[in-house]
Amino acid sequence: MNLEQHLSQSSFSSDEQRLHLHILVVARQLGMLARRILQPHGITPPQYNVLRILRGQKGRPIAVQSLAERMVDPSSNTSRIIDKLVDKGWADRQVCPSDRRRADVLITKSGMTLLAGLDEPMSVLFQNTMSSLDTTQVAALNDGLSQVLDSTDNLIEQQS
Amino acid sequence: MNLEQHLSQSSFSSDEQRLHLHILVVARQLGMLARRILQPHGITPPQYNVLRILRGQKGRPIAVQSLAERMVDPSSNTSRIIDKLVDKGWADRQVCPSDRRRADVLITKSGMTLLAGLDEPMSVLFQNTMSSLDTTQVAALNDGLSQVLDSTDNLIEQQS
DNA sequence: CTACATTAAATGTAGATACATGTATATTTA
DNA sequence: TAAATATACATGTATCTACATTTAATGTAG
Repeated sequence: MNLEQHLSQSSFSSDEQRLHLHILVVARQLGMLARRILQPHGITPPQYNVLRILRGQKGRPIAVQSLAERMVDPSSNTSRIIDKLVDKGWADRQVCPSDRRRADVLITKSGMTLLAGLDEPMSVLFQNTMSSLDTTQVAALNDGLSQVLDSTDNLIEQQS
Repeated sequence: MNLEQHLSQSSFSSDEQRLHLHILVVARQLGMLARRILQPHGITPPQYNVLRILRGQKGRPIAVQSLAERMVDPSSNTSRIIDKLVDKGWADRQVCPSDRRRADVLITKSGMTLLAGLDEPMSVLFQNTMSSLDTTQVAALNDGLSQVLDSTDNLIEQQS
């Protein structure tokens, strides 16, 4: 089912607009699939995203702001996402001794166990969704999207 | 600024995972840019999406369900999005005479005027965000994403 | 050292979203 | 044709999000 069938639209005003919509629709589908894997474990995609960043810290505590910068969706309310993770025992938060405004966040053993169980289904998802692409295509898509990312960065910083 | 810098991450476990994140991050940025254009006009991206579908109907009324099928984000609560459009005078809704369960939705003159003013800034946005890509790359990205869309469609229908 | 500005995070709030349920109408089946 | 089922849309509700404000701690200028 191509994009035209997906949106019941016979054509688009330009290939650029078609690409724009392609990106939005595919992102939406990828998000939906991820949510279905995560939901039975009681974790949402942004929470999963934070937890993975915490694991990547390999024991070093990280501030809320630095977490926000590394998230796929940086506008998510990181404080309250951490609240949820702490409530469920997957993360630990404590006041930073050297700067008491800051909060040091760490993943717990229980959080590590949760992630360990999610690693396989999530990486299977990545493989499945991209399985029809050959290596060259994956590289071309990464390159192209990297260029688009640059353009959007420029446009966003112009405005702020 | 590439994806690694964006997410403050030195590497990814596979090119497929990198592509997955690329799609999510770029979609997020495109959405943010669209929102900034639409916001001063008091319209949100899903509302804009619905209004464009209504205009595409060229006067033929459309049912709520058909609208939902054609939206970029079909899980949006289409009824309540239409509520908003009707409240602001951009759309008109009335009970379908031949099937009174259905609601016929139409764009109003005022909605047409709003869209007319948004056409240029939005198409400039499409061009700007894709400006660094040449025609071949745009085609390659559309093709690749079309394949990914197929894969996600298959995965989604397997589950339901 | 005091007053002011800046920073880090938490909280308040309105509105949006996801998901379940309700309500009215239409269709099917016995 | 009456009862059961299905369909189309609206509504309820908890949660989530975006954006503004607040609180507390630190930095800085006079």
